Amino acid sequence: MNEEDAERVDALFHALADRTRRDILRRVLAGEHSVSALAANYEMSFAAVQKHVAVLERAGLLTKRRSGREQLASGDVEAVRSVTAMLAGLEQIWRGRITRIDALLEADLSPEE
Amino acid sequence: MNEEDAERVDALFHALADRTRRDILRRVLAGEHSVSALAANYEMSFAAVQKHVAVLERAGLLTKRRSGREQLASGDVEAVRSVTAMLAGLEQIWRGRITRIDALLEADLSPEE
DNA sequence: ACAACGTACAACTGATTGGTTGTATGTTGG
DNA sequence: CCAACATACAACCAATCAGTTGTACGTTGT
Repeated sequence: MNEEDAERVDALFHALADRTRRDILRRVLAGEHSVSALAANYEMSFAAVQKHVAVLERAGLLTKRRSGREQLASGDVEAVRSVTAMLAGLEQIWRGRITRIDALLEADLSPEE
Repeated sequence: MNEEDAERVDALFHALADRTRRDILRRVLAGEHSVSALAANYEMSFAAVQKHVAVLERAGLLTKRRSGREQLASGDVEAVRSVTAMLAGLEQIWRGRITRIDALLEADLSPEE
């Protein structure tokens, strides 16, 4: 894993580590929403929501397209999948550990061959 | 999703949003390691690594057990899976969007029924 | 017994975060 | 044309973060 990849993964997990951003992501995965339409759902200021959208965008979890004076945000499911893939990698490492433990137990129970 | 759940998920993603912590998690998923054995792999101070381990522990991604003067850390794959499950939920929401779009296209192509 | 080891924790620092308000710029409807 | 709308961005603030050093305390091997 090189430096760039690590930074990208940092950004992905960081973006997901905030409940407001996760909620925004839910909405934009379900369909396009303008930034102000998203902002209407939260107590905080418009600017705060706009920043959250920007964090998600920098992480690649959503993209924006202009439509007149609105900016429509849309979730990118591929980015979500890349996170899932990374976690699957971790799980695979764990599986290797279990396999090693099983092998040890096996060797213990039948020490000769 | 209630407050507690949200906090737990916050902690999980936050813990994963640091490359040193992800590397530590990789190692402890592969097998038990003492905190100082882990610390030996990084340039930073022992205390810094100890803090990273504590963050992972608070998030539930690893557990420690004492063995003499050492503290052995072990990765918890169930916590990793809970993150995967949460991402699968997001992907499911996205799938619903596609289904809706398909339905619209369908209705468009065959407007009577 | 005691020096070295493994760990925990407090206090400090600089950087980053999540939030605010205010200002500027482009867009649209009447 | 112009008022209202949608967005962007800068400056600021309090809180948190990732790192440091220093101190304290239990454990172990000789």
